[in-house]
Amino acid sequence: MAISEAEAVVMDVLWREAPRTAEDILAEVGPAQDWQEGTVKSLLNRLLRKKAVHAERDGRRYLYTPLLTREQYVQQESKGLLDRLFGGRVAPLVAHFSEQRKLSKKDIAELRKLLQELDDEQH
Amino acid sequence: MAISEAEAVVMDVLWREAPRTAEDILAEVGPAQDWQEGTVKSLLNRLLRKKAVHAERDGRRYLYTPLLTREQYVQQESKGLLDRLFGGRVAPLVAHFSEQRKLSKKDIAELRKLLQELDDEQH
DNA sequence: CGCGATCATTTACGCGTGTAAACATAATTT
DNA sequence: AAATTATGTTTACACGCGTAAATGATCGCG
Repeated sequence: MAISEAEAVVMDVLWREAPRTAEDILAEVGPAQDWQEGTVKSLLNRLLRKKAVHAERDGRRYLYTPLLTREQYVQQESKGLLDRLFGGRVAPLVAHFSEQRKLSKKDIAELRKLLQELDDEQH
Repeated sequence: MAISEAEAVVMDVLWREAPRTAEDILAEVGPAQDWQEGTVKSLLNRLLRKKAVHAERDGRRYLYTPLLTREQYVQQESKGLLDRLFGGRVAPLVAHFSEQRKLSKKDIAELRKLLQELDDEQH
């Protein structure tokens, strides 16, 4: 089953650094998210059930490690959106942002470089 | 409130052509989605509540018209994903697909053209 | 050893979603 | 006019989500 948005916030912490305890996670996410301890625990348990994280006992507490990688998650999410909205192709998405004038200078420069690299490795 | 995925399927029909009756919508979406009539009616009512469609009486039935435009919806959805996963910028998303080798020839060609156009209108 | 502090696990609860059955109402047919 | 058909409206129900309180288990301390 897919992981939810709140669950992804927890995963984000683990992706930055793992393994971590529930307490660590709360400390890092609590301020921004204004969550209670129980909330983080619940999310962790759901992530366990979904096999998205692994827990290893360490004395009285657990150390949590991500099983689902950020790459996998990003891939699923972006593919889902692309398929639903842009017929599975990337160019129309970029075109969409271009039309909305939502491409920054930096974006454009980076895209240019990317295409250049694709050219090069094409040898 | 945001419209859900099933609701978006209904919107899609209306975006292709409007106004339409509930029956039209079912006919177009039923086969693929395997929905009953009641399901479509429910979704339409939720869309009405969310002010995403407008209904105009036409004899015994209603003609439904989208209020939310496809552009608006696509914008919301893609911005959401971009913000959550790529720091709100487009280039990293494209880079992601590039790394996954998910850019088709066609994508690349189109991207190239797009950048060219941006160059041109830059005068 | 018994008690508070720490963790984790279970249970809860309101809300949206996907999916529809039930019910209401108005038009058409017999 | 009564029965049937076509539509729309209301209600339902299980499930996941966001959020957390309640409960259970364990460990260190007095």
